[in-house]
Amino acid sequence: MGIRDVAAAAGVSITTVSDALNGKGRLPDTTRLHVREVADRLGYRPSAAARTLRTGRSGLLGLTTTMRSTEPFALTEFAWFAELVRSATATALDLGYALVVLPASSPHDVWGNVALDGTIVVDPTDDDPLVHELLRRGVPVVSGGHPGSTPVYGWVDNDHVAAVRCVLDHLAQAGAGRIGLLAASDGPGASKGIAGYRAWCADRGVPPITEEYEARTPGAGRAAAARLLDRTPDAVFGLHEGCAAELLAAARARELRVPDDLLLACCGEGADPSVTSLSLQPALAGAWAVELLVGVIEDAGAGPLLPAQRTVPTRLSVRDSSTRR
Amino acid sequence: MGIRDVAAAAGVSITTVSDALNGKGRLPDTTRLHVREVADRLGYRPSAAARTLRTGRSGLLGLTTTMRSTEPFALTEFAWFAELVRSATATALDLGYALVVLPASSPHDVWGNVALDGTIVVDPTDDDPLVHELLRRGVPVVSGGHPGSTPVYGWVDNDHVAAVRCVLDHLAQAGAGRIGLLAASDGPGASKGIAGYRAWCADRGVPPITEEYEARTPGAGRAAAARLLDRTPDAVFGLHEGCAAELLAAARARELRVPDDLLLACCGEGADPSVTSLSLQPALAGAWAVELLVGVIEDAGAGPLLPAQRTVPTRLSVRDSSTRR
DNA sequence: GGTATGGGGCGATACGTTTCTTCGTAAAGC
DNA sequence: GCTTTACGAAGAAACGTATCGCCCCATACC
Repeated sequence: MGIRDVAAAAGVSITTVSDALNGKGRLPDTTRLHVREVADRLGYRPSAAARTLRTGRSGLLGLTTTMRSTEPFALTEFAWFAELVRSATATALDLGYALVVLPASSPHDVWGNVALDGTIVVDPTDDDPLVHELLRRGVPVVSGGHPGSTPVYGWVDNDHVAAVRCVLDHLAQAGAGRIGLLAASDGPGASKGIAGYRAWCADRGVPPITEEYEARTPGAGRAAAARLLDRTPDAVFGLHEGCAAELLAAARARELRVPDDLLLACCGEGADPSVTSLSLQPALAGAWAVELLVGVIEDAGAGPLLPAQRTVPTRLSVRDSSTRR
Repeated sequence: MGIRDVAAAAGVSITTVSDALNGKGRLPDTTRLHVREVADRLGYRPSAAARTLRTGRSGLLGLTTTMRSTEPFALTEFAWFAELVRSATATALDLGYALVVLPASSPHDVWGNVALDGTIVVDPTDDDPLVHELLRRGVPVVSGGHPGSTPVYGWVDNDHVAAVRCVLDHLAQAGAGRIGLLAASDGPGASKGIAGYRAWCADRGVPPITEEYEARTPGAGRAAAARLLDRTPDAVFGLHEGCAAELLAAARARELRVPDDLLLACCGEGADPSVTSLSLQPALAGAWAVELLVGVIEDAGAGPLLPAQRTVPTRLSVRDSSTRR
């Protein structure tokens, strides 16, 4: 069932079969059709491994993110990551690639056993060792989230500062005077978001009210939400997915009504349809990261046709939780 | 940077390098260590493509499902599928494999360009052509959901009939007399679920009240939910993810209070924490499917050590929506 | 002294493609 | 009639690994 068998059955050489099936070389249509017909009849499928070995291209893209647990996706940002993966997968397929989700580290050396044409690294650490290893091997890397000092071929990211300002402006316009911030210090874009919040407060001359917690510590979010409400804000902004539930629970415990006594807005994909949410649009991030990466792969050598960096817009969905009646 | 360079640098043959790195052959530890040290120093990584070509094993598993749209995942069951994929990915990695999510059909021939050691097909159609093609190529296939007449190496599935009975019993015990069923006729396990419902009704001697819709048609769910409530049930069971939202909206439109006027239960992963939900436990399904598949791959030739079929248990989470006050 | 025995190591082949180069032949140009 | 051009097709060399079988050299044994 190799190309050899097809060649023999069609009465031509291996070269001719390869050319006929790949649309290369200069062959009369008669030969091309004949070879294709024979190949179809034999049910011939070229070996992906052999092709990869010969051409150096596997048609496979890697996607990884820093793992907080043994799970391949971090639970705190599950919806965000799931949507990013979904979109990246779809885009990759459109462009003729398949996507493999891999952990940054694993008991088995999965990275060594898979031939990757390129990799998307979501939220790389500063000077990410994985990225360096991939680049050393000649695998193009595009990062989701600003790569810091890690040298990559391109990246996509939200404008976290602008996004935070947008939400804060909205809350202020809805009547908030003391806006608190709840942030997971190990969440993606956390430092950017917090900095944006502080800058906004400084601009307005109001004191910042922030509480942070470690998302990986169970119960930390709940405790931080309680601490934040103890500081009597009249509006709160949850910087990370999952904050909404914690804040709502804390408000209920204090018999604070939302939005009457407390305005609420939260980052995330709006799992709760009553909570004003700022979507980071992970679908766009995933799709654009793949497009960037494929551009790099296919223009290898040539200058970058696509910009090496794209800013993913955010979208604010105003719901009941931040609308004064 | 091939194995040749390592051999030259270490002053040994290619064979010795291969044996030393793979722990095969009979070499003194001194040689083994020396070779490994040299390989590390050179930063040598064996070519996955070459290894795959030689050994016939890629360490890659495919995962596919029948696509209703151009998207790789169907939106109506997104949470279910996302969780299944997440769990399957994690399990595969634990066992030393990577997972590739592929659509059943695609503009590019992705299936031909990826070397797969095995494939999980979620909800195959009867006599699925993709499954037959894979089996013809010698790729083991395990299915998620009963494979019907399609010959596969194994499968995992819920006991849909028992699950439906469990929910209906719960609703009846909570006081329901006229229980309606809302089902997506093109959803997974739909026919099984509907059959289970009808059987349960027959057992009890009550007339079935069912409405079906096509999940792929926008607005169909909403309309079907309305039709169902027109038939004045005092409890409804939504057989598919997303039914909950439709039914809640329809109830609100009729000023029916849940659970006072209408008991509600729904399949799904419980996105709405107030709705009684029957989880199909996609995480278990994904993990078990991978375990089954890897078992088949690694015991190729030997008899199946693991059972070829596993039934995934369901879990009923009783919430407010089906609890009479 | 001859021959088992076993440790240590290497040569060569196969995996199945793609592609570079070459080759023959027939038509066309002068 | 001889050279150019174009066409159609094939030969053969990679790509980088794993592995079968073989060889060589000590040491030990009878």
